Amino acid sequence: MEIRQLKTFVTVADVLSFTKASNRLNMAQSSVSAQIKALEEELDLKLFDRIGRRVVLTEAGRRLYAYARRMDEMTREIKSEFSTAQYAQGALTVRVPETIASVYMPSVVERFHTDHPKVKLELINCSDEQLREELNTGRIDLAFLLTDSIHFKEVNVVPLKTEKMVLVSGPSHPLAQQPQVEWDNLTEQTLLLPKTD
Amino acid sequence: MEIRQLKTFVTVADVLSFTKASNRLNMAQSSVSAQIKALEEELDLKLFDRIGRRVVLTEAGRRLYAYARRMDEMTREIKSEFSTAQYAQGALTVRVPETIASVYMPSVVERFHTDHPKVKLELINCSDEQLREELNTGRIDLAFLLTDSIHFKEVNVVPLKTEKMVLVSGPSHPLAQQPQVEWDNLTEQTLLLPKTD
DNA sequence: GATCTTTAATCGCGTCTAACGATTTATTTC
DNA sequence: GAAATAAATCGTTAGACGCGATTAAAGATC
Repeated sequence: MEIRQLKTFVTVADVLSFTKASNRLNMAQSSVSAQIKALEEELDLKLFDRIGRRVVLTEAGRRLYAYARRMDEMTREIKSEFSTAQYAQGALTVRVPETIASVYMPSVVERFHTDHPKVKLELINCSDEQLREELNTGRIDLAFLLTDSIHFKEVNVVPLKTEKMVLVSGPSHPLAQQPQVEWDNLTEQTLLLPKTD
Repeated sequence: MEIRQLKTFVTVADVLSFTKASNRLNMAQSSVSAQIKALEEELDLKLFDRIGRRVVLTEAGRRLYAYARRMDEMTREIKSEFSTAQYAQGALTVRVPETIASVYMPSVVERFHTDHPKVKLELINCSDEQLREELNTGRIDLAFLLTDSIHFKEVNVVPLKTEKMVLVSGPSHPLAQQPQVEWDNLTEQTLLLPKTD
């Protein structure tokens, strides 16, 4: 039995879904399954009833939940008492394009706040051009961006994810009738593209 | 931070020796070193002062010790509560009318068994008259029954569900032709009613 | 009632970790 | 100064862990 497993268990019990829990925990659904399975095997009992595709805590699961919560809270307590040099505090200024912000940031912010309650998060939108200078001058600490070309010399760059681009048109647009759209079809078209990404 | 590491830390703090702790934990001394090091790096502080070849808890180490002990004890508590030894065991004798048994009990029994695999379930049918005495004498632990009047003095009674009664007849029965049946229609009829409920 | 979606379980694979044994370094003891 | 003791470090290896792909089953949708 490890803390990691108990945290996973608590998350699943909270959202009552392996898949949602895996998203919240930033790992694959199969890993969540494996961890729960390991716990169930170690304790030799079922923690969840898998009823159809719904997941419900068993009586034993409910009892374990109380313990697991306490353990989880205690680790948080430890971390907040000891970690990052007596409390990380201050402010972190982050640049995020709105397209990313609306989709990904809510859960990130939530989690960051529980981990570092004393840190004030500043999220700002700004144009791509100012980005490099802003990072260099320290006006912002961190940036997320949607981009193709990544080469900044003074800045650490880590690719996090790849996103597909999709073509969207009104239903009456000529291209909407075609089963397939080629690059050549786009040359004459007016395209609306995100400005700051 | 994992439970394994905290247990190692507690052991080292108890015996104030990496080597002795490694023996007690049945692992190599180097592994103990590695775990303590991992903890120290994660929390970014020293847990022990290595004074010569003696080992002493730092102030931070003493504070962590209190937490780690609680965590360790909690895992023991979990294991002893869920371990088959102290787990609910024995037998539970339940009286269930067949009408209820056939409809509701399969899923109840299944779930009960997964939650309490060590408990033997005895389901028995018997007549209503014996019921009160059987409960009082402890021959049965629990009873489900379909009834209208609930007043037992020595027994806890909890209404679980209400069930509609429906009139059933063969297709050729005279009443089966009528769009609606009144109470008066029943006076002359032979009714088949469940005996023990 | 057939098809599409959603969701958890399972499998195979790659990687990272953690434990080990051997060795090194440092301190105490004689 | 030599021997003994104890913690740190290093290189290796087995196992754990996470991932992606696939499968199976239950709901949802048409």
